[in-house]
Amino acid sequence: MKGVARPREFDEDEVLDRALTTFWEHGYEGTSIDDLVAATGLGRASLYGALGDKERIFGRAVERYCARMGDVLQTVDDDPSARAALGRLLRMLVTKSSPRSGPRGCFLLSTAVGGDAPRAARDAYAEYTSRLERALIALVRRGQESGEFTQEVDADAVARMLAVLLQGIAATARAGRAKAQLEAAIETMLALVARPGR
Amino acid sequence: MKGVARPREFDEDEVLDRALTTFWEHGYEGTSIDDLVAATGLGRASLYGALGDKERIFGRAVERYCARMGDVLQTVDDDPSARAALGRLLRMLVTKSSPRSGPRGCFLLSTAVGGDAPRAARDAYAEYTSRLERALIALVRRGQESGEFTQEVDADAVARMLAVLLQGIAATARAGRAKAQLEAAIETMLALVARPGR
DNA sequence: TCGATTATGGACTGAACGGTACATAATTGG
DNA sequence: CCAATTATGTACCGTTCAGTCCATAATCGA
Repeated sequence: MKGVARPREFDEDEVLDRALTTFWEHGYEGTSIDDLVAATGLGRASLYGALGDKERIFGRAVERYCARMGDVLQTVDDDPSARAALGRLLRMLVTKSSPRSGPRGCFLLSTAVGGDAPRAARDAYAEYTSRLERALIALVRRGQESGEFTQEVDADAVARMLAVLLQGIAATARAGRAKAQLEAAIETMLALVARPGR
Repeated sequence: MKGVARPREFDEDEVLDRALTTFWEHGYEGTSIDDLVAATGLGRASLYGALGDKERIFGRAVERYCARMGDVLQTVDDDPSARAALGRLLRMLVTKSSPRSGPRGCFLLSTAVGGDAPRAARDAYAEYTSRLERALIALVRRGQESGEFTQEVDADAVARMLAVLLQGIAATARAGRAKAQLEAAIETMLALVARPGR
């Protein structure tokens, strides 16, 4: 009864990745539909047909980025040592912020901090930072209880300060700061909150 | 011999302030000439005649912002106590990042980290962060020599880490974080690098 | 009061924008 | 091989963009 449709000539996830990269590099307003057409290789009509209008494409790209970053926070609880877990989390975020190729920094930060991005960007950024902060709070509490971290300052305060530092990492990475300097910053911070021999 | 021209009906600095606020709130691409016309109250022709095209207006706004921020870094050397000076600098930057009214965060960070801003923005941001970093390095060195700061970590590394944290302050302020939480973050950091009783 | 000069307001221009319409191509069940 | 359905490419639409033009207004020396 029902006919069979012509199949798509592209992989949706791949297209979404290219769209994400383009939005990440040039921002929401700095990316035109023609830019997306050029980056994905699709035709205009196919782009609209498959992913919707510009704001919807952007929302899908946000979702995809969030899915990527969600995996990072998952690995925190694996390590029995809170210090090692914190170090691993911080180093992983630095590595993600300054890849060998591709846009630097944090997509959500860059779009939310910049000009007029759709609400989806700010909402996703707020939720991401909230999750990051909660993970850090749990981690620092664990480190204080185990004696790995200095107990002279409030655990939650230290965790929130770490969350702020990580926003700075993403921002400076975006601005082109060398990866080595970002690493130095987090190692210095680690030395301050969790001195090995104490 | 020479005739006398019709006088301007506006104050150039005031117009520049309004333009700066508009760019700060909506970004470079998110601000149209009509937005600037509405914000300044000037006519199109007057705007172009007095300040030049969009990129030039933006450049002037950047200059004006830099002039404002330059004053902040000047006050660092006044205080004989390095700890007090650092505390004052950090608190001042937090206050500037979360004003009672007007755009939040750092204008240069927001434009440089976001999408496609003119090169003037990125250059000014790079110079600003460089100046901030040098001021922090001098300050932390002074604090270590006087014994006010912990000497267990390298002074320059601590200073650079502080610079990164301040970028995070500006970014999270922009994202709407309450001023009290930003203050808590820097007080926590101060407690870590410069414990009063040590 | 006239003339030289600059400021102002409004209309205008060509280009780029986001989004759509439509004809055509590709697919498989019948 | 036809019908039904979706994908694709192209041309197109109305809007907004940055920037310009031009007629007019305002100023003060001569």
